[in-house]
Amino acid sequence: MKKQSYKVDIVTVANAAGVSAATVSRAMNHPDLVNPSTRKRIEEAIRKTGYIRNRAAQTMHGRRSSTLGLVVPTVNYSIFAELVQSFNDTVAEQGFTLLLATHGYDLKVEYRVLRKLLEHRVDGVALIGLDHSDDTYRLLASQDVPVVAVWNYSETSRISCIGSDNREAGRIAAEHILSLGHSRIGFIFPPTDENDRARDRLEAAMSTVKKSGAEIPEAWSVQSLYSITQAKTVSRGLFNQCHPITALICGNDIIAQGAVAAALELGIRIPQDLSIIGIGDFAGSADMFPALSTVRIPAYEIGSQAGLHLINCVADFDPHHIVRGKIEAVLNPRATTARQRGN
Amino acid sequence: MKKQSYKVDIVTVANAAGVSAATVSRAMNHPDLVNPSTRKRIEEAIRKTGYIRNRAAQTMHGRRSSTLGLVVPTVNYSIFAELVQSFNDTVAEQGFTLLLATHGYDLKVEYRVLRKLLEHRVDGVALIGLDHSDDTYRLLASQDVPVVAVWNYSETSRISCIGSDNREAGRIAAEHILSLGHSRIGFIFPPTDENDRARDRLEAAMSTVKKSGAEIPEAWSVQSLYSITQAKTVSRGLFNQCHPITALICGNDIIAQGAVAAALELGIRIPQDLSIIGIGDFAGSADMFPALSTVRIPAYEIGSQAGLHLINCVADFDPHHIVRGKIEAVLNPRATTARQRGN
DNA sequence: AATAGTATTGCAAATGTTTTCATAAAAATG
DNA sequence: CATTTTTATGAAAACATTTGCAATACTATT
Repeated sequence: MKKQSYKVDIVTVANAAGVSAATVSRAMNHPDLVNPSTRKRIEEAIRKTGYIRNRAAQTMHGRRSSTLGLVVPTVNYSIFAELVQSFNDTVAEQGFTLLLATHGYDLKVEYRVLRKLLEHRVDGVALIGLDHSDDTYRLLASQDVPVVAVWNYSETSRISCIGSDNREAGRIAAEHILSLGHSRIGFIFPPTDENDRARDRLEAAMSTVKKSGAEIPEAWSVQSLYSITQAKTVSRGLFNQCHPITALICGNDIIAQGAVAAALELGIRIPQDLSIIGIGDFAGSADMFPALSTVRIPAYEIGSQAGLHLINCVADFDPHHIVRGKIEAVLNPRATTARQRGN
Repeated sequence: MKKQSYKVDIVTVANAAGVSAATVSRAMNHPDLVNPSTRKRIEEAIRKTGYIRNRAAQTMHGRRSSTLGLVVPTVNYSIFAELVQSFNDTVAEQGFTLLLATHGYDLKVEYRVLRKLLEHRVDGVALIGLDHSDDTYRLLASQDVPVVAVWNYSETSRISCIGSDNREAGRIAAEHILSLGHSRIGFIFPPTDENDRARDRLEAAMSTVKKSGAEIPEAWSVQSLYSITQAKTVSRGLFNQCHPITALICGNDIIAQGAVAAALELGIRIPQDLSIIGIGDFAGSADMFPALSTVRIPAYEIGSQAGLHLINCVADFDPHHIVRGKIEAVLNPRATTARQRGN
């Protein structure tokens, strides 16, 4: 009674409803243009035949694809989880479907996956940060597709951006640590060569510390990928030095969580013996024990605004409209930082 | 020299290369069928014109869309992070792009987003678990699209499935706790009405405990969504009862992490005063402090196999081929569980 | 009752590919 | 060298939809 084994397309529906294909199409896309009674009949026919509209055909005709692309470095851990979720929630509500791609922090790969998304004729695309290959920038410029860089804010960006000023985030973290009286400060950050967020944070944090007069020996600044396991390994090395640090600034919360775990395993008390601060405020950071002090980057807000921006561009047929939204990073001092003792 | 402002399609390329559109198409899809020298010329023309193939047209013609759909309850936290990542990695390598949708644990929404994915003519689709609405099952049955249920294993599933037996997972968790001598055992699980994974785990865990002769008062079994914050709140209530439990089995690692944090905040020592075990072994569980005891559900393996299954179905034109892959859940005893003291 | 305006529908062209079939050129075979 | 086979290419149909235009039917106005 309901299965129509072979392909059921818009004309199958049209026949079932006793109208032309054009009318069926209109009933779906411009319901106000078709007589309510025929519309009823068509809806009935759609149900009966089990018709599912073909977005590909629609896209091909020149209409929207109703998809948006999102390119992130990774979905491991919860680093971008909140962002992906909020971006998706926002655009799904407006009828868009998400095409997700990851590049593992490799900008060559980013270019390739971006191309893929464009092949699928996404109506817009969001990337993380403002560090992209020349090829990527060229491709975007040639394409008439709305773009938004998410996560980082820069008032001079070549493309739209919605995010926090990561320089500020780094500075805020450093100032918090300095305000607690620390001067022996370590740094664990990911590689900064293709990652503007990390680079901005690290530079700002270091220059803030240096401005205070504190020194930063080579050995106190080490690299770790965004991986708890690696962060722990690296942390152990840092903690076992003969001239111990009293505070540690981490490139993001995942690294900070690893550092906290490594410290506790070694019997180092947090925050009495060592203060640790992260950047990001990922889901879970507030609720771990001890609760992680961090600089909050409001991911939910960012993802949502980025989605809205793209949707607006699509609605206004204005793909090159540039907006730069700054979402303030704010200090969230919690239980992993404390005033420097004794000193 | 390189920008071609108006639409550049396959015939633009063809003209630029001095061949027909058909040849350009062949050069991309069956390179071996076209003379190497013309192929060179075509590739050159593609570069020059900045051509980007139109997958929509391709899809419409009846060829693959080269997309796969993935429907998950949520991407918050790291619950499905590893799964999404591995699924994506696996299928991306074969040239597929991911269409991601979430439903927030609401099976009505799941049906709607699944429909959306089908409108986009995904070549295959993966869902989480085997609990789906009748509408969803009907839709899938009528559709000639390969499907795979991920995460849960059942030898009697109506659709393909790749995952662990969640009943076993629950049993393993309970047996571990029992083997350590506990008999006052609490449970924190999410709502089980539309979530077979949680239901299977809880039923098996409880029945295993009961079989051992231990009692489970109403008050020792409480509900919490998959949210660290809520898990903490619920945990506090559980810990403050007059007849305290000595062990706690949690529906997944996120809940367990919340429980651990709540306990530590209250000064309850883990594992001396209280053993806690999760299920899942999410990224980070092994590296937190204390390291979380848990039953590992090998997410990476599952995501990867699910992706491969769909790809095989597509390649073999065999959308209804059913496979049922069981990935063993294994106990990972770590630092949050210990032998019951004193008793 | 005639006319003008509006609401509703259908026809057909257009969208950008892929693929079948046919053809022409080149290579292999005797 | 004549014939067969192979290789390389093009012409055109097909895919499922949307939409401009035209036609028809209905409503309102005088």
